[in-house]
Amino acid sequence: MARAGLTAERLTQAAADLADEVGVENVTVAALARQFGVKDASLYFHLRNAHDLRVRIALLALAELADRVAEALAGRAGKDALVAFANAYRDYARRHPGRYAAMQIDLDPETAAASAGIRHAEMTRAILRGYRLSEPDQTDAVRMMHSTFHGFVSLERTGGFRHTPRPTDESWARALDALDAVLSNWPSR
Amino acid sequence: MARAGLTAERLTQAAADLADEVGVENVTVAALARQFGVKDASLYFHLRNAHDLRVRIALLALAELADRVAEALAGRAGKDALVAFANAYRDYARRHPGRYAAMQIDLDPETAAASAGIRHAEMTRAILRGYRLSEPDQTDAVRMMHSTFHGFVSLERTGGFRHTPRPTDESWARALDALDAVLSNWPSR
DNA sequence: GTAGTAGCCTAGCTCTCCTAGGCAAACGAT
DNA sequence: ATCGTTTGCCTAGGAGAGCTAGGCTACTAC
Repeated sequence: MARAGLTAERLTQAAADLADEVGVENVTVAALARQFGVKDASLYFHLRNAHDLRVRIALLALAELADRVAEALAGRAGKDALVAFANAYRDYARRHPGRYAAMQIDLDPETAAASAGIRHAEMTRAILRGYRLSEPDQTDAVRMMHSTFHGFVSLERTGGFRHTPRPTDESWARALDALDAVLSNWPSR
Repeated sequence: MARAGLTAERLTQAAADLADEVGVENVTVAALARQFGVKDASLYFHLRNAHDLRVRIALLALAELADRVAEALAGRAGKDALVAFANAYRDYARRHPGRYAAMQIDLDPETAAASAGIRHAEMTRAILRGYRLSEPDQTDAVRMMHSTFHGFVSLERTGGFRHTPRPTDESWARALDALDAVLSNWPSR
């Protein structure tokens, strides 16, 4: 019998692709094993359990997204950087709905600390250099930006905007204009 | 044998409470049946399937949230209304994490159209009357507001803000200030 | 009081998750 | 080359979830 050559990395990659196709909630150990022509029990040699598999997808997605954003951000500043960041973020979420959804699962603190989530925070702060905000305004602004991006993408995906005909691309562009405006003139106390 | 007196409504209510305690993903037909001292098969007389149960929780939550928001909004206008809406929204999400999570599941279009989601959209538009925005700016502003609220609450819940010590209440207040500022001076083209 | 329906039951299937223990392929050392 | 040793996948099987089919019993209407 030839071996399938499984590794945690290959499994995670395949699981992430599967998530994009059928949704994270349908990423099961059994389905993944089937894709490799292997019995489900065999995967437990490489994975702790089903939850572990989903966490791995989340970490993969966080790292991938951080890469895309870093690339988009290179050499840009100010509103240009803001828009590039935002579009890279939204693009990734739309191209990889399953990966994006996986990113939303609760990571326990130490896993989260070791994840690429930290890079996101750093890059978001980098954007704000163009807007000259000091603490604690900077943190507040980072949180608002992230909220807007995540909220918009998430509502768009679950169909929260469907009841109005207005193209979401337009609303997205205006939201970025609005963010730029408010960051340029942050209402500090 | 005495009957348990099950109805779809009672089941949904109990399921929603269960969701708040253990998370939507752990709301199972079997667990719900156990709470009523009944066999799981019995619930299929009142529910189509497990997904149907979750949809019912989502619809219940949407209606409840719309009620809270409507109450909070009564007699207020302008920034006052904005803050009241936002706080009612965030409060509900924090008090009822399971219900809130259930609200995020994809509803098929006709179910969504019949849901209280519509009331949310109407109330959000009502707030904007204080800011004198006309279409399509109004739709864009509604979408941005909703994105900010949902994004913030959702990130707060999944621990997305944990890596910075700044109290989230402060950031929330500043985000509302920022929203008020940008709505007061919406950057239309 | 009896017919009919509504409400809950048991039995049983499929699927997923996961553990324990077995066997064979790959590999390093002699 | 061959002989352990490790590594990788296997079979077997149990627990629990989802769901269906069909049976029995408590109410309800007449």
